[in-house]
Amino acid sequence: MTTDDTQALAERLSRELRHLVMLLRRTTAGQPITTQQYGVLGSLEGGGRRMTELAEEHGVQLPTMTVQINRLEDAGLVARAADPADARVRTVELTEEGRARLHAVREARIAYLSRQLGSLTPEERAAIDVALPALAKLGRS
Amino acid sequence: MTTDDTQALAERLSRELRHLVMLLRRTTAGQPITTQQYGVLGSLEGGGRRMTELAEEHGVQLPTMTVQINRLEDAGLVARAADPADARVRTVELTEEGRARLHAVREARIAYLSRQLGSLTPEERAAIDVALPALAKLGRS
DNA sequence: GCGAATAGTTAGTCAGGCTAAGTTAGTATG
DNA sequence: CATACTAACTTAGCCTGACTAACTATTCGC
Repeated sequence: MTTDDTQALAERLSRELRHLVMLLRRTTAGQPITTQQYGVLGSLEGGGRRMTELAEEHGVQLPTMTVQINRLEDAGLVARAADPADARVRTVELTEEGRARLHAVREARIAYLSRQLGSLTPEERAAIDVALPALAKLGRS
Repeated sequence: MTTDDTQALAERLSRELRHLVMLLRRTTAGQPITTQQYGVLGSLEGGGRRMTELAEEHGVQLPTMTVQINRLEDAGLVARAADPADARVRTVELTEEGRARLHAVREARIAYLSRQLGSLTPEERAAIDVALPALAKLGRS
């Protein structure tokens, strides 16, 4: 693939990114939590995390994450706790309700995307299957 | 591809969508206009459009587009005009400055994505190349 | 010509992002 | 050990971008 080809691919990808954002918005439309909240709950699935970690993982500043966690805490989906080793640190973990909500939303999202994928040809699904790891690498460098 | 495969693909796609949104955010970070403004300017490149068209094309309600266009107009990047055939309709078109801004931002975005794509292997770029049309179909049905 | 429909705008609310500044706790140094 | 610095969060204030409800102005149908 030549430099020109890469440039042309970048142009097409640039045009498609907005479309994918709209797809994501529809994926979450009408659900009880927002896309961002869903993402944060997902980060907590493996156990408690500290605020700084969450902010970094989601590419936002710490104050932004504070507000997010405040809302999730108000909604009863997460709980803050203290770190016994360092009193400055606050850890965040899923409540039972948060875990249930996460799973419900995940199933709804996957069902929606499955329906969308189902309207493609098998070849198109295979193409997405092959491309996903490459897309995952983009922007991580 | 079986139903189970489609389900598994939907799960992976679901996980990647958030990542792609973060990629898009980085693509526009530090640029003189926001992602949404860039998208609207892009819609105007082929000539004037009416408010309703713009709102539909971008998947937002009319009041949202009104605010967007207000800001772009304040910034001197677009101009509103009347439709001679129907006095209710307002058309929006690019100013010279808007067109220049659009092209500058487009180049910067493409340059950023080209760099990102450049760090992939040729096979990975080819995979994305093949998958883009399929991704474009998703959510349009 | 009058009622209904259409095109936009205005007003009010909320989520989600930022920076700057404040608070509290740990760390390092003389 | 006191003082200064750094680190981890939170608070406050601002902006964009989304929504619905309500308003204005125009067109269309009969």
